[in-house]
Amino acid sequence: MDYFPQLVAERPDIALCRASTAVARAAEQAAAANGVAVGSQLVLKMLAAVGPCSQQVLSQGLRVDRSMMVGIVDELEAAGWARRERDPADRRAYAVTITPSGRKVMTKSERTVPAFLDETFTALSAGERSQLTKLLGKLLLSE
Amino acid sequence: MDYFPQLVAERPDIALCRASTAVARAAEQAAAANGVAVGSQLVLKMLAAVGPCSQQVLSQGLRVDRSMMVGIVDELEAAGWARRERDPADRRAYAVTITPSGRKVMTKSERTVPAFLDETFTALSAGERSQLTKLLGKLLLSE
DNA sequence: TATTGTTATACTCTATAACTATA
DNA sequence: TATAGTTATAGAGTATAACAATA
Repeated sequence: MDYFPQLVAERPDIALCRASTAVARAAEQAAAANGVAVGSQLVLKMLAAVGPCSQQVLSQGLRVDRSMMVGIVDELEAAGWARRERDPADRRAYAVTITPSGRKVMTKSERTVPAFLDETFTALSAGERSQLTKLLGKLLLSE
Repeated sequence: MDYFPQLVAERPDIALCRASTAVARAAEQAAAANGVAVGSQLVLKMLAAVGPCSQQVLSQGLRVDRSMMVGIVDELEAAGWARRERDPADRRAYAVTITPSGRKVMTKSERTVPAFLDETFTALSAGERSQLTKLLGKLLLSE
């Protein structure tokens, strides 16, 4: 049951991976409780924020391979949460568009995020949590 | 190329996952340059620190499933870096034991860890890095 | 020639369950 | 009955390459 202590103390890279798997599992569970997968939720969030865009733009913005974005948009379309419209300016690309029902689901599931974060990061105070967010942001933007 | 910014700012859980995959890839590359996989390196490190122990203890200490520990110890044995000896007190269990050559490889690859961490976490100052380590430690020990 | 969406393939990781030998 | 090690299988995630339609 006990961690080999030097693992966490000496290897922030390993600690990052271990924390990630635990947190990802919790996120998937929390999203599933709203009937949405995490990937779909993020696509809806991005569509609502930036408006209709191509699968290419979605996959780059969310760091998901475009071949996986196909399946996510398939699911969104099947659920009636988004539509593939044609981009008149470039007929190779779709203009993926969020529907009113998609917006509703997105808003509803977004409301559960703070509680999920509170529970998942309960070991950290509010200050520590924003510290963590800031550090991870720095790390990611340097990639 | 650009991140959807709200992803990192509002979802520390997602930021954690993204950072983890990038860092894990870097760790695997760095370890491979020493001819060792990350998993093997950690097992060697734990064996060197705590002495001979069973695969069960190793898998619990390193948070790896015992069915995956089989393959790791197989590789260590094939490379001559560890031996499966019988635990006289419990003949179900092995006493996995590091060999002198295993200790040598471990020491050599441990020496490259600081440089790898410096490079991977180059976006963070020394203070920020230890902050991150501390925060992740808190998070993991609360699991 | 390059790009968008799509499909297929392969490879890794993880989860799970069964089996053996020992306790 | 419970545990240690092992094996097999199935699922998720990722990486890659190829292809058709379009630029």
